[in-house]
Amino acid sequence: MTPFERERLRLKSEIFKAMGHPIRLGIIEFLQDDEKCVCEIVDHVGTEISNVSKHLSILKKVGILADRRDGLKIMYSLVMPCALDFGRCVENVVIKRLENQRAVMVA
Amino acid sequence: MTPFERERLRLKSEIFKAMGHPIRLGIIEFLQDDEKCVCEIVDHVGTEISNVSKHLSILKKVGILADRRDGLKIMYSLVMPCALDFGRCVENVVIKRLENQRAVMVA
DNA sequence: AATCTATTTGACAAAAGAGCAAAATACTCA
DNA sequence: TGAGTATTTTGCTCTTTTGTCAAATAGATT
Repeated sequence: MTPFERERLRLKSEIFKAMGHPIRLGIIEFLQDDEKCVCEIVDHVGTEISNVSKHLSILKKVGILADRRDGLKIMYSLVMPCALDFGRCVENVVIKRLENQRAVMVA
Repeated sequence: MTPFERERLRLKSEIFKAMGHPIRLGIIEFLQDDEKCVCEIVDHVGTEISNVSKHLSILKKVGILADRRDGLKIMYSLVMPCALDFGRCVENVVIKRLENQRAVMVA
């Protein structure tokens, strides 16, 4: 494996890693249609502001989100929409599993 | 957010988390066309066998890979091909960044 | 300029993840 | 059955990530 290959994999994996947390994934989905301010995001995911802020900065650093100021608020938006595409792909797998889990619980 | 939602996000993020490591991403790409034994994978990624084995088990646990025995060897294969699809989506972003990096280095 | 609001940053403790080497398994095949 | 091979598991250490609280910042508004 060449150093270029290695670097390519590293960069790519950073993006997946950023998506590899339930709160961050929730944020990405929440932003799928339009931008939201931090306060709205906090309400949606239901955890400490400072925690949300850190998750936002992780997503911003890898280029999944971008932010801009609007008056007193900072608005975040999705700038890597393909994050949603592959989200959907995984979705089917996950839904199937959840159904199985439910089936087991009911049985 | 409902508990079902939470669980859905958790499961989904597990899959991304599993892909969020350069070695594991390298393994997924290496398996894109056909199954390989652990020894071949070790040669390809270039790290300790025991380390590769752990990465393989992580990928297997979330359902990205499956394994089967063939004589003395254990063969691993990709059973979540959409992992490659969203890999490709991220690819463009990453390649662009690498080009920029290179441009900066040359400049 | 002072104040107020929204957000980010820092410091910390706890938990999770990574890599290595040695020991243990799970098989196959003679 | 017994030796041999391929792989997994374990124990360990080191590093990274996470969440929380308090303190700091950025900029808007008065």
